[in-house]
This record gives sequence, structure tokens and C-alpha cells, in this order.
Amino acid sequence: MARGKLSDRQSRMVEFIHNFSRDNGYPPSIREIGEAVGISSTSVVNYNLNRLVEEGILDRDQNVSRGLRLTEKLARASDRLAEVIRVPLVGRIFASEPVLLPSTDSPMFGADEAIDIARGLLTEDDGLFALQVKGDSMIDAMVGDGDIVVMKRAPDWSNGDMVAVWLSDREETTLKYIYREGRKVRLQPANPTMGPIIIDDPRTLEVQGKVMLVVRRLN
Amino acid sequence: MARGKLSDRQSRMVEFIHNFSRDNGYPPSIREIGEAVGISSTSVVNYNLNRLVEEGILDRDQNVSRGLRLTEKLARASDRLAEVIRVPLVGRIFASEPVLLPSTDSPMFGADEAIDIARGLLTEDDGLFALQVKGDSMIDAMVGDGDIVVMKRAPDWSNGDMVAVWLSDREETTLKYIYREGRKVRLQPANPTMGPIIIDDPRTLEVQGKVMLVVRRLN
DNA sequence: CTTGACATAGAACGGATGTTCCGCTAGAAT
DNA sequence: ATTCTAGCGGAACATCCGTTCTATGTCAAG
Repeated sequence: MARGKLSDRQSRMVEFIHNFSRDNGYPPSIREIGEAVGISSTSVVNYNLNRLVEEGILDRDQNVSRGLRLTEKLARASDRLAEVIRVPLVGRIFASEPVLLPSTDSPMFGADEAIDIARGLLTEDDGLFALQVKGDSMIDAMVGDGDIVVMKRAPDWSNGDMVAVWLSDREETTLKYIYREGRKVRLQPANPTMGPIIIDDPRTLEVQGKVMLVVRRLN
Repeated sequence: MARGKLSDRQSRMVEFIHNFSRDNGYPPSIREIGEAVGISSTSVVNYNLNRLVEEGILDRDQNVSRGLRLTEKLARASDRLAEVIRVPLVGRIFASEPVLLPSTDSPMFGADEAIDIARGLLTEDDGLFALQVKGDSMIDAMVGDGDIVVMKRAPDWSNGDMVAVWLSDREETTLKYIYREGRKVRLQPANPTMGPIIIDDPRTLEVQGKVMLVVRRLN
């Protein structure tokens, strides 16, 4: 798509059409577009609309009032199916306690809160749950107080995953990158200035979930 | 919704309006509705449309061609569009360079890439843009390499906001909580183990955006 | 039976809307 | 200098479209 070539007028037209359609439920007329972007002549609006059609940004229906719609990325409802995944917010995560895992059978049940995640941010959509971090104990994973961690129930992990682990001998939950190294396991903090933890006995380690996403809301 | 009271005609009208809007991107005209449901008279269509308005199923704009839209759940278009906000991903953010701000006029359409954010995660939806962090220089803000920062164009900030600032004397971009303290400005790292930076001369400080959201994708 | 509310049909009116044609200007190409 | 093209403005036109008015039929309540 050769879209860097839009003139200032054309950009404003596209933006106006988008906003108008969103606000009113139907597209603007040629004269409404003209008034919005400061064009007195309907023929000029018509001319630029046809340019936008050539650019592939717009579709038009001839001889139909308001017969235009934006294409592609600003597309309409039909393309927007299942764009949002609702992930249940099942609890909080402390350093001092194991992760409270949701019951396997009905993940949505019992959670009164949930968080919406756009589908494009996730590679999978099954077995997901979210936890809110409490306290500053996960700072070495660059995860702070109040951050939301979206995890996937993943009994079997693979090298390089960031996981939530419960270390039974230390009685501690942490978020680390995990690597298998022979019989041992290496837990690597996300903060590159910090050193790894080597777990000699893998039985003291329980992987409770694979971190898929971290979200921090401000204000 | 008290829709058991709808006549057969009115039900078909609602269904047709819904399908037509979905297929064409704009609502049907009165005559198109009439033809679809087998009504020869425009006044009868108009009459039944007004009935649907009374039922709360339809909204109409007077004297506007195709000036109607379905309300409630049938209004897929407006609902779905509101669920996801597409934020343009306008560039990357380094410690060593000022933030590349999007052109003020139409931020939506210059960027080739974009990131979807569920509406519930954001409190506002205007003037947003996203930057991908490059490098580990923002680790004191608990923001790592590859993280995506959603910002709002905000020339005027208020105490406690996390902002992206360009420090002209240090030639450095950082993410910090910002507080006005008399004539000075205090920049507080998100990491509580680190101390603040005090800026004596606010003219060496340029607030380039207010951070609304930080997203970290793993795998 | 009469009345009145409701639903429908048809026609006409006026405004809204897309289309087309003509003329003008600025700038690049020849 | 001349030609060509892209872009713009204005006006006229035919049609699309919402609105309104009148007339007709149905049906239940009085």
C-alpha cells in the first residue's frame, strides 16, 4: 500500500470519515466531509475521495448517498470478531506464597474480575489466567507492584520461557527465565545486571505457569 | 428489551437493517428497507421506523439520509469498535535520542504498524501512540528491551504522572515519575531502590508524553 | 352501528446528495 | 514560451431521500 503519499487534506478526510462513522453509525456525506476539512466544492471532495479509492483506503458505491466505507485496518465489525480475550483475574501473586492456581475445570468460574486483552497481543487463548502482583518482590523480573501478569497453565515448559516458579526450600515465588542444564535448572532474572539462580535439585522447583504478557497500567 | 411486541414486518426490518449495515458499511435508505421487506410505501416504512424508535431499538437522525442505527446488542459495529483501540506504533525509544513524536495532524494513518489495546485497559483514547523500547537503558523504570510503551501526547503533565522526558543537558530520554517542587522538578524512578533526579532548571527538561500503559510480550 | 386507534398505500413536496461540466492556477516537463 | 497535468472552486443538474398529507381498510370498544 503506497500510503505515505496522502496529502494533508486526504489524511484529514480519512480521519474525519472514521470518527464520523464511529460517532454516528453511518458515513458522512460529501458535503459534510467538505465542511469538516474546509473544502467548499463538492467536486473537490469527490475528486479526493476517488483518489483515496485508488490508494485502496476507501470503497465507494456509485450513486448512493453516504455510500463509502474505509477498508483494511480501520475495518468494520465483521472483521472484528473475537478481537478481545477476557482473561480471568484469579488473584494476586506474592513472593511469599505459591501461586493460587485456578481450578482446572472451569477457569472462568469464581473469578469476579477479569481483564480484557486484545487478541493480537497473545499467541494462544487457552488456559490463560491473570494475576496482579502485590509488592515489590519481583523487581528483578522488572515487574512492579500492581502489574498484571497474564499466564498460561503450562506444566511442561521449555527453555527460555519466563515462568512463575515456587521454590519449596526457599518458600518463595518468583518470575524467572528458566533453562534446563543437565540435571540442574537455571533461573535467570530478566534484569541483565543480576545473576542467575542455579537449582541443584529440580524437585524443590514447581513451575506454576508460563508468563505470556505483563501489563502495567498507570493512572 | 420488549421485543415480543414487534410485528413480523418490524422484525424483518430490524434484521435487514442489521445485515445491510454489516454488509455495506452504511445503513439502508427508507426505500431500500421497503423493497427488502415488501412495503411499497415509504410512509409506511417511516411509520414503522418510528415505532422501532419508540421501542428503543433504533436511533434516527432527522432529515439525514440513512440517518439510522440500531441500538443495544444488535449494534455490533459501534460496540465492537469500542472494544479495541488500535494505537499506532510510531517508532522506537532510545535513551540516547528524543522521542520521535508522531505528526500532530493525523497520527492514525502514517504508521504502518499498530498495536491493539482492549479499551478497558485505557482511560482515554485520543492522542495515543506507542513506542517500542530499544535497549536496557530504561531498566530503572522497570521497562526492558522490547517492551511497548503506550503514551499520550500531553504537553501539560501533573504531579505523579509517569512521563517520557528529554533532558537536553544530559542528552538523554528517560521514563520517570515527575513531580513539581517549587522551581525545581523531581524525577523519581519507578524502582523504589533508586534515588530521584532533581532538575534545577526546568528548561533543560522536555516532557514528550505521558505513559499510559506498558506492555511486555513474552514469546 | 359508531367511534377511534392502528396499520397501510399512494402521491407530492422540498431538501439532501452524488455527478458532471467548465474554468482557473501553479508547477513540472518539453 | 508552450504544453500538460494535478488540484481546486463554482455552478448546474438529475436523482435520491426523508417528510408530510390524504385516503383506505381493519378491528376492538363503546
